[in-house]
Amino acid sequence: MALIKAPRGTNDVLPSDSYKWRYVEAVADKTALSAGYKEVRFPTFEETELFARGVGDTTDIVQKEMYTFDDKGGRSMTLRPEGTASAVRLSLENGLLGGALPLKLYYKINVFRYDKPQAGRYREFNQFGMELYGAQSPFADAELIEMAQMFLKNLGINGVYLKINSIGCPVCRARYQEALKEFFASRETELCETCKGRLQRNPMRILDCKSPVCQKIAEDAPKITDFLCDECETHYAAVKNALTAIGTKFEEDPGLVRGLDYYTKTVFELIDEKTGLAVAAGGRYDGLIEELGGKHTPAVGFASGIERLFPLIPDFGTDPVADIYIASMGDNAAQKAFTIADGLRKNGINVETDLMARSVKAQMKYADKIGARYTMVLGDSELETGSADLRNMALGEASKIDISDIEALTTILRS
RNA sequence: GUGGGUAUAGUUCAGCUGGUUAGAAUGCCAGAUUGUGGCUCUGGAGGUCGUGGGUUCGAAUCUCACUAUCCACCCCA
Repeated sequence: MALIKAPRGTNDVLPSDSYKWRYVEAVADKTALSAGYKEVRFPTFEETELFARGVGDTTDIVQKEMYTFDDKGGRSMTLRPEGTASAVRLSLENGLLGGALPLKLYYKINVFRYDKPQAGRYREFNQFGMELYGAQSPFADAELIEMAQMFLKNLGINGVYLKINSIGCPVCRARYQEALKEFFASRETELCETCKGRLQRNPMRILDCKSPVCQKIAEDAPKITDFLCDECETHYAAVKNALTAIGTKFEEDPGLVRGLDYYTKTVFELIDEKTGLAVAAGGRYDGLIEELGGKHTPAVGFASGIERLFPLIPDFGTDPVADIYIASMGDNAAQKAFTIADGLRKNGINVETDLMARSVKAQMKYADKIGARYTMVLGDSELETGSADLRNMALGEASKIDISDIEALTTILRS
């Protein structure tokens, strides 16, 4: 029988690595909670319409990367390709925007994109995201950027720089897009095939094109920052001031556009210097909540791809090891070992015992492999005398202990 | 979606221009005067050589297709 393998672009988390995930998740919780953001959990799949409207029909994500299927009731469902649309849906459906504002949420989710897998890119990957609804203040933008940076800093990550831009509001962006169309239309024949298609649909994406030719042309293109309306201009300046005031360095990139349609005003990315990959990205999306059926509500958020963070994290801490391994010989001793283990576990001690009726030597080897701090061997003589050698594995030294005194043993193992 | 590389034990790999029972290291299990870890030694289990065709007396080795995987592009977290 051929083995069934994990689907392409997915990853298993093995016993030897799971503690790393717990570490990152704990740092995510701590970071978000430190600024009053509360965790939310929402379904892995949603009605397809939510993403079509929320993420944007013209985006690559919706056009070709979604895992969409009909359920048995004939409804079109989609495995979430991102978290923002669901977070907004959750907030609207449960009336959270009618409560205390601003509404501050965060999530740790797996997301799905039918993309060709590659280094740092998977079909199922994990995101940590934070969302802030109801605040139109530039300090809200700055706080989210600060949160994203603090998350990375709390993970011990260095070598990441911040890029920011403003893509304006619907009013000034429309004017800008007209200007862009005019500009690129004048040089249409030079553009790459993809960009010729982008020209009418979404000219701002041309700025993002990696083709050297398009990049060269884009250098002379009009800059969004020259088209911002007064409000957007003032807002952008205030965001930059807020960042500067807390000592945050940033690089302004007029070509930073982002791949989702819902962004307005501020957009930003945190880029890993080594790989050039974005490890966190986000921005303001003042129109999204209304687009999904709510009242017009300003909003800002970011998401960070966990898998991309892993190679950058210097220290994940360690997995807990057994405080003690209790070896045994024979059924009577095994029963006693099991009883002692149970007593110690009820006191919060991490204990393992023999479950394979192996030789003492084999049990000791196992205790060594799992990194047990202490070992103890129970046999007929220990059952008779009621005492056993408690062996410190690192030092190789042993001391006598009373095997019926669980509390005394607990005290030693806690130290 | 486009282009390129790779595919042999759990893992990392060797296997020359096709030749008989496919190897190493490591890991796993067991043993070394029989109740004790780390070092050493010995033994054992473990592979339809990615899948399916083709060439050949004979294919892990040559060829084609498919699949998977890695890298680059595109795009993105």
